[in-house]
Amino acid sequence: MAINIKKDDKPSRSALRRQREKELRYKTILKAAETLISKKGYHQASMEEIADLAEVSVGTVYFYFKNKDDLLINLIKEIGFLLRKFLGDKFLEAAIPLDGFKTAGLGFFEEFCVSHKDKVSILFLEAVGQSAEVEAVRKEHFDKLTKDIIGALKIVIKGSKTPSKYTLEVIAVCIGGIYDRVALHFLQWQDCSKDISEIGQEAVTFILQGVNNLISPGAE
Amino acid sequence: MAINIKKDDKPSRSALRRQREKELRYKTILKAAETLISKKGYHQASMEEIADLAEVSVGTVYFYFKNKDDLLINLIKEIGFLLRKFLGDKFLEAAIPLDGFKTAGLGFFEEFCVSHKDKVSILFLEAVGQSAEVEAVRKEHFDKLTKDIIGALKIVIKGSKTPSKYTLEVIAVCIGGIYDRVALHFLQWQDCSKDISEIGQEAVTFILQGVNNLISPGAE
Amino acid sequence: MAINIKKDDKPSRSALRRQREKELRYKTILKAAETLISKKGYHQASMEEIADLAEVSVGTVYFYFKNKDDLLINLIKEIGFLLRKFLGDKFLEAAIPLDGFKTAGLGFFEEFCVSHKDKVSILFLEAVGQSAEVEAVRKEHFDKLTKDIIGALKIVIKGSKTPSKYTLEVIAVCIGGIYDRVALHFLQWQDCSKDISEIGQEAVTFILQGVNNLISPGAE
Amino acid sequence: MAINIKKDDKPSRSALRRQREKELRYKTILKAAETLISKKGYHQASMEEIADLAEVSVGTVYFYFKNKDDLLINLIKEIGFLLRKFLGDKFLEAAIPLDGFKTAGLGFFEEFCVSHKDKVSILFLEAVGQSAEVEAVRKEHFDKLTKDIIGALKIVIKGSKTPSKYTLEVIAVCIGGIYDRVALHFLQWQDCSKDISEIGQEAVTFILQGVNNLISPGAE
DNA sequence: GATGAATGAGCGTTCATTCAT
DNA sequence: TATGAATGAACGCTCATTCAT
Repeated sequence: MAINIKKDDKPSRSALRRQREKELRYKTILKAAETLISKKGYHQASMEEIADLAEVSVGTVYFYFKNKDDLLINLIKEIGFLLRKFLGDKFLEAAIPLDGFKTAGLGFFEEFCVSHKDKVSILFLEAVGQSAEVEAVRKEHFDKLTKDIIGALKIVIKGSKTPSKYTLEVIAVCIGGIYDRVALHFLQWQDCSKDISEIGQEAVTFILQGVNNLISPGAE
Repeated sequence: MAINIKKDDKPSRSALRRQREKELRYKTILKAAETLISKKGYHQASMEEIADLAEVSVGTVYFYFKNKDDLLINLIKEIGFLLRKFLGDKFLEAAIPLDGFKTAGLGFFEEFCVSHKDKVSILFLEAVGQSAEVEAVRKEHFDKLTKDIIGALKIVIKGSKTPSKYTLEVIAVCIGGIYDRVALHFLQWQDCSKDISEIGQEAVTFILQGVNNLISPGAE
Repeated sequence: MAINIKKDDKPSRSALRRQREKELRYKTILKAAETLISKKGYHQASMEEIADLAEVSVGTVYFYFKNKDDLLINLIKEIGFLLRKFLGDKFLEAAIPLDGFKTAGLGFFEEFCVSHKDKVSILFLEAVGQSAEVEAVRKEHFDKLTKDIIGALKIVIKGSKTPSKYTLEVIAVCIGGIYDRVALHFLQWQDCSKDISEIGQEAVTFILQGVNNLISPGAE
Repeated sequence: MAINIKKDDKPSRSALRRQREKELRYKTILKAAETLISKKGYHQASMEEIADLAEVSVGTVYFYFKNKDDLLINLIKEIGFLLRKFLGDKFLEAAIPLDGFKTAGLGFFEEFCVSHKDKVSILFLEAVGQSAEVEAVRKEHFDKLTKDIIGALKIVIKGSKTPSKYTLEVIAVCIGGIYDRVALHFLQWQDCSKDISEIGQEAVTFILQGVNNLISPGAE
């Protein structure tokens, strides 16, 4: 096989541009899928419509994604990564670790949910109950998120012992559930975005009670 | 189901028998749908399969239910009613109202989820993200549940004022989210049913911290 | 489940008629497939066209046949059965067994091929090289045909010993191959149907030399 | 392949090398197609897979071949030429013409089929029933082969008259059919390659009966 | 009331082919 | 020449729904 050998393995300008265009197209398709799926639901959004919105042909969608499930799976992974990144950054913004739960929580409700309504609706609504493969990826994401939160809890409680091997995991899962349902109830099922600050405050307060209890356990 | 009532409410024996058979058939179909949908997912369970499992023809399924969505909607309503009834009864079992949150919570995880795995999987997983109509019914159910919990909270806090109009609603929604995600994480995504008592305890503890804070607010 | 019990298990008139209609429809679809596949080829004949020609909907075709391959497989089986039946009957028409090879051969070329051009074209041309499943069924048919011919050969040679275990099988296979290619060459690739009697005579003569050799072996 | 020839046929070294590379690439692609088509079937082998196996891009395949059918057609022509060349050479190897049918036949079964299984499977199986164009080329090949055999028959019978204008053609076609089906039955549908010598012997014996009859006609 | 054959719109997916680079 | 991303027509197939019996 003939191989183009250049002095140094620096890719050519045009090769770089083509690479950029490929990545752009990948993102365009993913974005179109996000928009359409969050708007009409996974099954109601057809591959043709997604292709149309992305201004490419159906074949091109299949060039970048194995099948429709693969599209959704990549969407979940991307959104999942974004969310965990966001929460992690927010957590670290706080002066003291315990406050991290506050900044992360408020940030999630006030910023993330509000500016990424489509993404939230996909992760918590449209991607649910579609197929075993998709659900496995969702589970994977939430498992990672749970581990993140457990890590944060460990920092907060420092060396304190926890009564049971499940304590931290259950609290992390509870926090995840609260995020999920509060977002669903106040932003998807109904639009309370104008009061979202207040709502977020309340939710965070609720969460902090449970977390505080780890540090200075009160009577049950 | 609507029942045709004769002028002088004296139905004949055979009419009564037919009535009984009709209700039985209705339940058989709903049960078949529950089994199949929880096992294969909503879209993967076809009307023909459901009819087969119920040992009736497709036409008969359509005699009892308007369409497939209607089947799922009735399933959600039935499961929703059962769950709220269960939680209400459990709440009232407690000697003092505050303990109600404990008995209801433990009951949900230890009894309801374990003996109604199919129902839980439908309400929290398979019925999610299928269509606008179905989601509306799910929302309706969770709204009722939220109101139930708000009612319980009001009993517990008695006359105490709550700082914000959202306080109770947010707490109720948080509790709902915790139920949902804990059940999903520990019983559907993985099977920790042998440790469910311990897990339930931890979750209830977490919830109680938040509820207690209503009665005797601590420092945030 | 309620079961209609009649005095005797004689099916009702209307049930019988429905049964007849079902079988008729099955045959109509198969006939349409035969016509279209022999005319345009297997891949060029679409399910929609077949449905159209049979004056039913696509769904109906799929009600009677699992998939497109299944349609072709049933076609092969039907044609294969018809052919073996025809050859068997023709063989028995002869006064003495040896003549059976003549009557069967001539019958095949002069009658079967001429009046069932579509069927011959499917079995020997269009059904070839389409998929592993289809080819397996074709092989099965030809195996049966080979066995039929071996049976006929055994009758003809009576107790005479054959030099090798393969002798009869190879001769049977040769005869099958001759039928196939002569039909293809003189009736499908070009239309010599007006001279088919003469051609058939020549082919049968060729075959008979090989068969005769079994009874009274000559010098090679 | 058409070759660009310069005015004063003195191609440069590099032009020669490029020419060699072109021919090599052409053959590589054809070989890849042969391998894949014989293994998976014509429709199941995609152009992309063929390009991959040949270690070139799809575009390159289309540079050397007009379209997919053209690929198959060239394959048939190549295999067809090889086969006729092989049979012709084998025929000439025999000391006396009549023996040529024996050497050619045995050679076909024992050598050609065994060492060119892929080619045989394409010519007799995978290339059948794909499209009108392809079938026309197959017909063309078999017509040539038939003419070859008629030529051989004429040598054998020398001046003897044949009763009918079809006699020789039918016998040639019969021989072709026997080659085809015996190879299919004993080497493709099942693997009797260990007994192929014996099987070949039997087939050749069968053929020789028919051919002998031309020279010294016996009673029918 | 119950049946199940019939419908057909709609969908996901494939893949031969093209063409700008 | 060679590449491989892009195309889009075409296809097989599914399945919720209907309706004559």
